[in-house]
Amino acid sequence: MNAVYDPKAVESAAQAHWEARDTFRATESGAGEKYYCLAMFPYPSGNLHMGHVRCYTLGDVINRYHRLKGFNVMQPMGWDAFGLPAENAAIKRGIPPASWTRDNIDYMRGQMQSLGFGIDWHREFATCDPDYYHWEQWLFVKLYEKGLVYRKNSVVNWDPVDQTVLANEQVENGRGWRSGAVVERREMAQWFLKITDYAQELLEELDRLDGWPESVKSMQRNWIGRSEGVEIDFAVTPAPGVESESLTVYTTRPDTLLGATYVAVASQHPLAIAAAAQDPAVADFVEECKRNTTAEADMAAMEKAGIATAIEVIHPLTGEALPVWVANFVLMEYGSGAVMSVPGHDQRDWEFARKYDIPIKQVIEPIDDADCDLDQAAFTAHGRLVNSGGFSGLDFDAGFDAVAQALADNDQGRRVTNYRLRDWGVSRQRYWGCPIPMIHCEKCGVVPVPEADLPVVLPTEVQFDGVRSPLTTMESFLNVPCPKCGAPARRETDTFDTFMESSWYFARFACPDANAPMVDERVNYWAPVDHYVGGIEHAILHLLYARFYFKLMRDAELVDADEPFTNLLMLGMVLQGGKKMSKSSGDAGDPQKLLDKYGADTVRTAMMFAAPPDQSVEWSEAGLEGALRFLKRLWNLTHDYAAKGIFADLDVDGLSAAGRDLRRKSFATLARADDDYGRRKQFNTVVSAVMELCNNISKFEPANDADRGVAIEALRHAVLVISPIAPHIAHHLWAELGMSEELVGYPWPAVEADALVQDQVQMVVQVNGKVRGKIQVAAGSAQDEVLAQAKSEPNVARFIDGKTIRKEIVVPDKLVNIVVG
RNA sequence: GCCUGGGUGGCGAAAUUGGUAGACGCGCCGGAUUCAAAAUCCGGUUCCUUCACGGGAGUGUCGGUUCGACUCCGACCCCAGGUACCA
Repeated sequence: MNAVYDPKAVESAAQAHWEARDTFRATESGAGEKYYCLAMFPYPSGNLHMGHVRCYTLGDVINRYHRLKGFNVMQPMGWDAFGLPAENAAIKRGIPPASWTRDNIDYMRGQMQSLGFGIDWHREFATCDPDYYHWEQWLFVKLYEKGLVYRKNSVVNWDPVDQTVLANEQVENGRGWRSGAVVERREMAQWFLKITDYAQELLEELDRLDGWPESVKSMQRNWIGRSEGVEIDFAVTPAPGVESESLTVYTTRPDTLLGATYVAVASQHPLAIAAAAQDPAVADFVEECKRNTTAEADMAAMEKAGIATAIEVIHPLTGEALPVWVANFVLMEYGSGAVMSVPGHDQRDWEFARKYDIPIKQVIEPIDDADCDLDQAAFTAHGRLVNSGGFSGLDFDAGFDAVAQALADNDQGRRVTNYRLRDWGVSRQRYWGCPIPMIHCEKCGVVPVPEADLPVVLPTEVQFDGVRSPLTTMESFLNVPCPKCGAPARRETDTFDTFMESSWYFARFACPDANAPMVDERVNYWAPVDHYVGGIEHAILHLLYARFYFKLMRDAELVDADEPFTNLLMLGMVLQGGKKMSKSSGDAGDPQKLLDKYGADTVRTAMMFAAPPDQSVEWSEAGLEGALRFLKRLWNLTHDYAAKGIFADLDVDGLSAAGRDLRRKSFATLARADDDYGRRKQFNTVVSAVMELCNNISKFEPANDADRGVAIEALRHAVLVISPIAPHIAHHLWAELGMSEELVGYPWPAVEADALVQDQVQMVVQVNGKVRGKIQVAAGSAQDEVLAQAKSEPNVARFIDGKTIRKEIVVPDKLVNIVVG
């Protein structure tokens, strides 16, 4: 054995060993219970950043730990290969997105391999492989036939100079990031998936996802946003250009209906358009509203503004005429694009009413002594109805019911369950994505591409002349005979949202070479994913779409399970110099330099040691020296003991007192690490536990051969426990410690209860909750014995002498608190 | 704005069920080794106070519950993630 730790040599030897044995290839016939361990696959941006290192190291730690626990583990890897950055590279540097992406994949695969991740590379694929997206197109057509796909207009960010649609991210302060032109809202026909049909199931199943963090479930619940309310019809007073006779709004507060003093509609609402046709001021306002982005955060941050129209509606209960306003904060996408406004009891309506001098009417009063001054703010809590005719005096629930009933009796309203969740718009006006398998025929309308003609392959030999998708001008792609009538027709040129690819890749990993539609029977061996690891930034969109997609696949009888991910670990962000290191930021730290300088084990250990997984970390090189020092120490300790000979049999009875202490620490470390790895998923404390054990071993002075044996046992525990985190050095030291069996998958040792027994314990003595002394007692001592010893402790006695003892609390083997007055 | 997290020494953090706040590591200080340095090893390291024993304060802020609060409750401040076309 070399006296000096040489990470490069150790790591390449271990990696060669695993590769030669194909250690991480997973099969359905493997021994043990199946365990599907998955980390969110990366976008191939060019090189790994520290966020990737963290995510995939965590995944690998879980993978290797479960192998030690006897599971048949499958850990695959692939590439989320479609997306914007490839197009940007193409536009900027003239490299076709396909070759740019393939080059990135090759480089990043090499980086992952040098990090020693235990991945089954036989399952690798990229989402831009036609063999993969073929099945996405196939399912889309099936869903179209089932009525779960439809086309409707929706708003996009339009760059009038570049003549292209911009992603929200490409809009900076209302301007296109390349052209600098003021972005406009523009309506376009787009494809949608009916995720709202699954809203209730997506909500209910959250209650059964015990392996998910509560915070993520909470975010998804709020995103789905189920609410119980009432739809109310307001009759529209006839006016020039107004076609509709009634205006429907949704409210969760029908109890406040008598306090409605106006109605507000979105700027794209038919009433707004009608009003704009009659009134240039309204037209100007509607035009002004087009110069907002489509991002909800921007909408919420902007100054609330509106304009009155000449149109009026009739209050369904009072018959009173209420003005219709056009307001910039009403979303056309949500509900009916119109809201009733009750400034007395809704803060946003209150502010709007104050700004435009609209009457504020109190119809709710507090039941308790809560503050209620409508000159200061709206009163938004539930309360008792007042100034509401026959409804006055009712509380929230009774008022809700009575108003809903009154509306229903007149056929002017109905109780409804509403969801905040909107259908999933999957069309993107971009080149580098999966082509949407639809054909537009002048005679037949929209016709899906027949199954036999799938996949619609994305042409990869393309030239970017500007920012528009090359597909829109590529005649060889565009022209196609209509599958129905044979007449010349044109292909859809939009591609899918890349969330489509990432919504089912985990299922394909179970059977990456399946020729059956999408997946074959192997999927039901591996799915659902037992442990899914990924960034917290995916807590809502990706995870919700993937859950939805899996249910679509279930309903197409492709998979058996209801939910795709049994356990979920959400990672905090990796920050560097205060900057977010997302997949989209190109300037993220390159771990290659660190790998070259320190080796994979040190980088992995430092990353795991930096913080618990769910916390964000500010990454710096500072921790690397410490991690390397620790691995060197483990190396040197092992070397020292191995040089003096390995003791195969442990003579427990021959141990010195210090030997018994070391053995207790050794097994306590095993137990603690098992709990941290398995239950708590907190790996920084695993590293510190092994550090502590190593400190104990190096301080330990063996008194005899039994003691030397216990040190060897402790070193084996240290090596085994650290092996999921630093697998290469562990692989090497394991052999040095006389272990001939493979470390990967070696059975995790059972904790010997006898080894943990402790005769003496230290107890803390408090007086009035302040620590005044410490006492040594036999473990399990009786309360009065403990109290007597506590009171005789000099510093404790000092604080209780001459005082009346009011209370005595004893927490067995831990603490005594004496309360004096 | 809204939803979800987070805030503990000079720094990264630990404290698992309400029971010794600061384990472990970085950095720094002192020492050993060395011609010298690096590396390594040993000791110290929350702040204030004390020769010392000890004492006081302390987990974003303010308040509450409790024998006892980083932990539970209420209000607030700040930071991060998401906000439907970044992935």
